[in-house]
Amino acid sequence: MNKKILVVDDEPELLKMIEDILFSEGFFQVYTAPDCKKAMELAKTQPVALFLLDINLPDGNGFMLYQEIRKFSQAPVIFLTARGEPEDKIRGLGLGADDYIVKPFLAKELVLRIKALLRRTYGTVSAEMCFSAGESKVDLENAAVIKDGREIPLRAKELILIKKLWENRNKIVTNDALCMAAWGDDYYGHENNLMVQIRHLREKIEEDPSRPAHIITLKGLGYKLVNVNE
Amino acid sequence: MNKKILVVDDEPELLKMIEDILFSEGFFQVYTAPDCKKAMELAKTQPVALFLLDINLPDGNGFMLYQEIRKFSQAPVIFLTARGEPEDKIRGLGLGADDYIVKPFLAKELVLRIKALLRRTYGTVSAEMCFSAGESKVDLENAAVIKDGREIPLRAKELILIKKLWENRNKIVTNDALCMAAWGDDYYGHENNLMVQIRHLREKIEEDPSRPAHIITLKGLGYKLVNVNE
DNA sequence: AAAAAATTTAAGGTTAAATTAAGGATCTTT
DNA sequence: AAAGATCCTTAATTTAACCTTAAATTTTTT
Repeated sequence: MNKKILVVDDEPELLKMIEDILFSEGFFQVYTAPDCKKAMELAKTQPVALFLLDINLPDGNGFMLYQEIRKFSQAPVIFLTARGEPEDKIRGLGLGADDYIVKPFLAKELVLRIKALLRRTYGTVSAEMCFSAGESKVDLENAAVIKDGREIPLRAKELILIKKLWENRNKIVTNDALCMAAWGDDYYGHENNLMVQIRHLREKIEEDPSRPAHIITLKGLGYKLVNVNE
Repeated sequence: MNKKILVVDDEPELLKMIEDILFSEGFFQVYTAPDCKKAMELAKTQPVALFLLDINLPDGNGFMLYQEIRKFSQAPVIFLTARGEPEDKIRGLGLGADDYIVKPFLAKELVLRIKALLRRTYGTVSAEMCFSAGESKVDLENAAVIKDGREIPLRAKELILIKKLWENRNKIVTNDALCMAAWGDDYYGHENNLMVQIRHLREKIEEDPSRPAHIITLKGLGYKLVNVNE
């Protein structure tokens, strides 16, 4: 799972309920907001994968909020609405929203719709192919790092290594394990090669490649990818 | 447009109505079937981009049909249902269906839902059969590039390849994926052929074909279409 | 302070991709 | 059915990106 979901609704009980439902389904990163203002703050600072927006909000409406969000995010949006009239539905969908759910709804319906949308949008509900490392964003699917707004391509070996590190983030990965991932089980070349590749990765990802904050060395043990977030 | 849609419903008037709605929206390839048997025949012989399935059919039900379809197609499915009970909706969505529409529905709602799903699934709907790449404009529908006011025709293979790249713009497309798109799953010709075709495309699209700004190479990974806009 | 481990840089080798041109297909026209 | 044009594929060569190696340097550990 591991996809951040932002829920905006002014009913605290409903908010809590949705949070519980999603948590029990493995969506551990659920953010909630009671109004547009709070929602925008969160949306701008967090990489949200999906939005659940109530249409009636104390300081505006979901449609307005939707248009604000679209200015910086392409993530799918589901509207929550107490009204069930076709006109409303279309108004939401016409804007480009991806779905809507009429209150009251069944827990299962909510979960299934969210999963369906995440699957459609990101190809999968689980495996995360993007992460941020401080200022940089790493896109494993597209073999690219975005740093200072610039897109720097990753090369084949670099991609294999950073993938391995990401899969084992916050854990030590031995030099052997990294070499095996990149060069196969029967690699006995100079281990120094690995260090050169690590250097290249650091140059692309780290602020200061010589003082790495993400790909850290554990002398005699291996490397570890830290301070990274989905 | 150019996306084939298969509609399965046993009410001939509804079938006709949907066909008309979609045709007027530019979906020129709409197939209709009154029952499961006919639907399967069509589904197996035609490359369908989206399915609209009624739940009640004379020789079975939409859910059954859905499971049959899923055996060979990943295209999105929208259920049409006269019943509005949550259980039914979930049953449909639980299977993996992407949406459902409760009859009676508004023409506009149908169209918007179809477009939303096509956009999600294929990254693009109809209108995006044209795009610009710097100075050049590529018209996929008419298989032509407009460069310096001149219209340069695209050839068959070139068209397939640029389409594939456009559908996956800003993403890596492996050489394998490109070869498969152009020459089928069982192509064992010289892979160099692909590069020749890429060269031709670059000559037609790029300012300086030897320093491509749009069709870029990711050595060992594939090609990527970048800096393009609808 | 010496030894060990990791870093760093740049040059050389390797391999994937680019390039060019010619020979086959295929489609059109007569 | 033959000629001509267009398009596609193959092949041989060149280019350039990438990977590896090595040697000098720095950092960490003993």
